[in-house]
Amino acid sequence: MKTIFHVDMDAFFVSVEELLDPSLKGKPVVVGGRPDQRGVVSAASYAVRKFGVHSAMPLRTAYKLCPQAVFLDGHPHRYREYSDQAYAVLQRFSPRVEMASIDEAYLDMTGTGRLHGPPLAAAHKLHEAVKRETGLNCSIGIGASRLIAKVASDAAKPNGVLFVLPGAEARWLAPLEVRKIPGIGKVTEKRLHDLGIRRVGDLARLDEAFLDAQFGLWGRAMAGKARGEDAGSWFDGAIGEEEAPKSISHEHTYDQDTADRERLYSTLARLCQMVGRRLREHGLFTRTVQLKLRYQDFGTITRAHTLAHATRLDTDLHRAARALFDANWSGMPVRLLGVQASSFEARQGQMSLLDQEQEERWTKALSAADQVRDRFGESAVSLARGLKGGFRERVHENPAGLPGKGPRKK
DNA sequence: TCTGGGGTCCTAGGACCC
DNA sequence: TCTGGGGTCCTAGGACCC
Repeated sequence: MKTIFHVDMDAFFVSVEELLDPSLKGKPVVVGGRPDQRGVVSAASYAVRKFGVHSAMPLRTAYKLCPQAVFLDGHPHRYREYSDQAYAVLQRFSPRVEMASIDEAYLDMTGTGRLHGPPLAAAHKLHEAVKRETGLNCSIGIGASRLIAKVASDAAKPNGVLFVLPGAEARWLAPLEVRKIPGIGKVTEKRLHDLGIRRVGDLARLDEAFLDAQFGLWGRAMAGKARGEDAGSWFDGAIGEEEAPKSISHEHTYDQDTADRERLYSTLARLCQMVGRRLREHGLFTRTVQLKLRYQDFGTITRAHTLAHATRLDTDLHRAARALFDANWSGMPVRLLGVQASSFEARQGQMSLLDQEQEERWTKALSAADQVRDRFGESAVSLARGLKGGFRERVHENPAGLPGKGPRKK
């Protein structure tokens, strides 16, 4: 029987902001940007949640609900630092730690009893250590699977510890709303509600043939989850296994929709630079370049192109992205542009010796440019295309610079 | 309500090959 | 000509997560 901890920081971004500026404590605080900006709430303090504000809500909506709230752009680098500090604490409790995102982690605590005591005692020790060394509150869920640990940490919030005893999983889950099961989102919840299924217990009782007919394979997986099982789901698998990224992307939403071709080209160039840079940092070469276009009405298309040879050069990415854009842009005002790289290879595509030498020179030059950007800011170096009318935009775009809370690779 | 940015995984269809 | 079956690669879209 395994013992899994799920450690989840409470209102993480907001809590870090409170440490940086204690006068924020207890106030309604929203991290994510200014209320007149396009964007959504990244984190909401408990005080502002009372007004109905929650994460992923549009900032303008949050403002309407709570105009007196403090709206902050946030400090992504500081969040990273605090996350690293918390990670260092967790590592002392188990060598098998996995950051699932910037503010949550799984620990495999199986067999650590002699060192840390029984699960609840170990969790309290861990909870205290995190508080002492980072100043931050967290909640800890304990279970025999990742799934149970995850759902338990949510139930333990805020600032609590909850242990779901092995064998009691299904009974404990039964009264919870189906939405509490990770993987059941808005759409699946609606479909389940339409079928009269509201609680996890209702889901667990359904027969497999019915679930199969309604949801296919996903139906069986859901039924398994309803009984507290990870088996066969993406939740399954050892904790702490390093995984290489499968895609790298950057996108930008304009403050105001634009049909200015030069401006769009300039954004495209910058996005390709950012993607190329991260490819070089990871030592990866990409074969597939994808363009994302979102129009005024939120209608969104993606168009992909697979290259003959894997690359990590900005110029190659840009050529492909630009061709996709030219072939697919309707000419209507654009709300969002995005560039994604995927289908990674560890080596560059086959090419002649001469091309290879040239590629190496380019990569060196680009890596040097990456470093200059680090020291002097994003606008210090750029592709010729990016330069054209691009400065103003580069300086002022995305002032929050929030990285989001995507999965983190340790 | 007027909807970010960074990811993962899944499905489904078409091209192509044997 | 009236037609299968499997495998792989590629593309597009969508649900979901933080």
